[in-house]
Amino acid sequence: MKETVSELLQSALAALQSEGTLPADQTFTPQVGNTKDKAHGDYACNIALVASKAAGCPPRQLAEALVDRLPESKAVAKVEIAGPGFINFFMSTASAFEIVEAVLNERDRFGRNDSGKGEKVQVEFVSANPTGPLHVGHGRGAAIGDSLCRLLEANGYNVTREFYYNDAGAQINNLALSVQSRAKGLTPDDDSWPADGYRGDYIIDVAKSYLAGETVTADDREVTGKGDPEDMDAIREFAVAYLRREQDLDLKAFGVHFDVYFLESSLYEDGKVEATVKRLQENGYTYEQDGAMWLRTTEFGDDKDRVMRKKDGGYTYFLPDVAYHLDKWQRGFTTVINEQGADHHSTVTRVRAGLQALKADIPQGWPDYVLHQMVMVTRSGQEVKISKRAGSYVTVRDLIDEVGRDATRFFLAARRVDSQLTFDIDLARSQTNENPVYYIQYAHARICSVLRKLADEGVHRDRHECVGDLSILTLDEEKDLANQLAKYPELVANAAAQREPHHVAHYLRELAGQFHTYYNAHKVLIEDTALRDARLSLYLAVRQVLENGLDLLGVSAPEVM
RNA sequence: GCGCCCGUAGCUCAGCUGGAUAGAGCAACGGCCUUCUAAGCCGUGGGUCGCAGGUUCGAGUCCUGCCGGGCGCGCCA
Repeated sequence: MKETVSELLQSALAALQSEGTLPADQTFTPQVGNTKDKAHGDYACNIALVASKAAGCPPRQLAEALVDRLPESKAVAKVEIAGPGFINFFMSTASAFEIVEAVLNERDRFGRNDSGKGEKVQVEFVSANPTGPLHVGHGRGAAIGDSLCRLLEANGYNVTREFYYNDAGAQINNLALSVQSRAKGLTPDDDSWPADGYRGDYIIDVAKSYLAGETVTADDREVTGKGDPEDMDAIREFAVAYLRREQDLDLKAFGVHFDVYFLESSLYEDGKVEATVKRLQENGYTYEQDGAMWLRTTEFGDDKDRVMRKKDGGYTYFLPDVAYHLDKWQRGFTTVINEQGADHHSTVTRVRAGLQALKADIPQGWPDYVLHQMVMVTRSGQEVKISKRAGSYVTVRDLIDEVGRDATRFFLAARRVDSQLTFDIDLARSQTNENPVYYIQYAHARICSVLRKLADEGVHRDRHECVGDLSILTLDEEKDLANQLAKYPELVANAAAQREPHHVAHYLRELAGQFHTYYNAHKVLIEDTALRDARLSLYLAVRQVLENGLDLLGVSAPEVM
């Protein structure tokens, strides 16, 4: 629809160019926008304002010339010039409802497009180390990251979901020590409890399971507890597998799955860290100082140089990070999106700088980052502190258990990533209309309910069947709904391109709102079967788009509520 | 001190790449269930878009400075 308007304008622009009113050596691309005010029609174009300087005449005059040369189209009912020179398009009612048939034909593919052309895209998200259950911050990352993946898939990209973690090193050692201490019956209050030990109760469960010789199976590993509290290696292996399994269960309950689990340790085993060091040295960006090896990241926009190899000979986390991203590049991902908490934002320039220093023909701004701001959790008006070590943080599992998967996912994905998020547990768990996700799901359930009612009356209506003459729909509410449906494909394209999944939530809120208004104002199961059938077609199209949109958020579309 | 993010109605937030009179929800107030699900609908009130400049036909949106909040600024990850 919008394309139709755009084409008409382009044709008018070309006409003016050949007439000499507009310079022929410039290209004018009309921006066709949605209107906020219905008095301004369905679509508006500001090209006359933009091009008035080039035309050398006032915007309104240029607008008139353009409108004069617009080709005839039955899709357009009326064109007006308004304000400083906007061209407003009023679409014909009949054409507005063409979208209904398109939705019902395309079904769950409606809104999807092929612009990604199967290009490989990798999204790395969550990437929690296996030292404890996932917390709310990880939850926000999971909700955003997974929705982003769904959006990219809807745009024709071939998406790989990847989870990166560290199963060796200081933190994991600390974890093993904590489990060992629990296995020996110590508690965090004992004097001999490890200084930075993980104090959470979940460590007790790990220790018990280890001592009992249980076998734990995670998505990417399986380990049997040896039962020996002195065998640190065995404890370490077991604890990692145990907590990975816990995280897997959390993610499964959240409706998120990963294609690849990537181990930091594998970068060492495969010699990729060493190879990276060597390459950086050969390129001349390294130097020794104070017994450490540094990388001259300031050459690539960093505010200070970074240590690669510590005095004690070990590498900093920065180096495997660079090696890891080189590996991503070599795996053929021309687009990589890293979804992380904003508390890690300092790594962005650092990693990009490291990659540039490799001289591997990696584009400067690669990879992309989506950084989400912090999540604060409140309960009874009090902030619940998020502290991994203290073990008193709110976990993803807590939220799912208390407020449900759908509400949790929706809340965590519905806001812009770069604003802080307060997750009010009391509010989110209250089963009232304060939960926007219910509002949207309710619209879907209502439509399903109407269909059931219809079936009770003995009328069978396939949910993909476009029946009836839609041109008999004349109500404003009906046209509004159709227009909203028509916006869905561009929502899918924009939300993905801008990496902003929250738009989906707001779109659905609006669509559901328009449907509820319509539903309350006008009955669909009426005597007049022609009108009934036409309205049902519109209902079914709304249902389909609600379902498609909710799926982008990983939220279910219940048929009964 | 430096860097990044945020500041929009009492509260929680939208505002699509600079467009027309800044929008929703919640809360407040007033209406709507012998009618397809009231987890719904309709109506009313509510604003110096943090402040001050600048850019231009036009700024909540872009630039600069300030104020306020968050996060970073490790040879931790």
